[in-house]
Amino acid sequence: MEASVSAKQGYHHGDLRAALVDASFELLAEAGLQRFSVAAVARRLGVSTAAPYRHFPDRAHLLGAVSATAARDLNAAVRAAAETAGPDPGDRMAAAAGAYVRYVARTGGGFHVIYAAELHHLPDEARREQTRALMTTLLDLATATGCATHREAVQLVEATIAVAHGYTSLFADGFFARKSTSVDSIAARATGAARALMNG
Amino acid sequence: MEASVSAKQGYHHGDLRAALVDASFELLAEAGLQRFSVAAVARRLGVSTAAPYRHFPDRAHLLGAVSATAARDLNAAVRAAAETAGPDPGDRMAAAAGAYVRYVARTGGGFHVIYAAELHHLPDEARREQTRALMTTLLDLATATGCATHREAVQLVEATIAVAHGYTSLFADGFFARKSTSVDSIAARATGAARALMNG
DNA sequence: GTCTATATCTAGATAGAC
DNA sequence: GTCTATCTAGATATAGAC
Repeated sequence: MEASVSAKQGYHHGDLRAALVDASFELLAEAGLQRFSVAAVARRLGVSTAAPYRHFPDRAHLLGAVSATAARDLNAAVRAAAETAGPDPGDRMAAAAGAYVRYVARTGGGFHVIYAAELHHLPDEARREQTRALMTTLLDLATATGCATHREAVQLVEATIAVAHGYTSLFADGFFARKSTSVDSIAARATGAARALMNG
Repeated sequence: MEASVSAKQGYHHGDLRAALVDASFELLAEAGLQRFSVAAVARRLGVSTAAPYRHFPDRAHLLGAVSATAARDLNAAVRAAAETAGPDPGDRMAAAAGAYVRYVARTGGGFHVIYAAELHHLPDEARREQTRALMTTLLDLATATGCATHREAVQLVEATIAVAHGYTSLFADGFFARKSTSVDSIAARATGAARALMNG
């Protein structure tokens, strides 16, 4: 976060690589993938446009690193929410949906932008691994709610992710009117929807 | 659709404006908003890069026209699905969710790309009107299912759009594995989820 | 490890010919 | 209504100095 120090020139970063990932995430949230550029990230950090290429071979690998970091953070947020929710499996699963929404909203939509992007052509090991880890987390939560079969658990997870993802998309895209659209209110709706999906 | 005639040069279109909208939609579906460009659309139609500017003042207005057309088509698809579903309000609402998914999938994700974009800064009258019309369609369907209050109907619509939008996002982003992921299968899951939301 | 400078490319948009 | 030609701007990525 000391990345935002107003460095003009000749500044020496302690950890430019990490700063690039953070700043990229911010820029994605503010400007979207369309207006994201390596050069803009460099400017934001007060370094030359060449500097990022000392840490990432190209733009795609930088975005890949951002994506992996975001997926790891999201996974952690979901796990923490489930833990906080207590022992009831239904509460835990519903809380996971709320945490998903809350995390993405808190990051200003950066996460959503990343995953809406065509990042699937990258040799992005870290990202795929983190996505799998998130899936495992959710599958465990779903199974605990009493799904009879594995297939049933998978479909509950898919539906829950879909609804959480949908709420965050609509929120990020400005679908909801200004009033009655605090992050908490959207998260609460996602939680309620997740519960309905379990009962349905 | 005759836009894809392999015209090299000096070709005279009957309706370049409409062809531009169609080709833009295709390009968005294939390449995403990030790689969309007016120049690329022109190349696709075999016209000069200057030609589109005879029909649209700038890139944003072209995208706006695409967006409005897509919203109108989606609205029509939803209405048709509800009609086909028969008289039961629950069937009609669930069918709407399925139609949403099916339309977006059929267009290769072009619709999703458009709405995921930051198109909200445009003076896009047509698009806003079409979005409102879709909302009206869905509110009517929701009210018919027996929502006690207007607020309740609004929240049911929001949840249904969220889950449909979520499924299409995940589908477009390649979340689902190759197997068991025909469009119809995803649409069926959205339909089922919509029904669960009504009951929850 | 970062900078300056630069080569290369592509896009958006406009002017004027036909 | 479309084309050719062009201007401007900004991005990716590299080379070589410090």
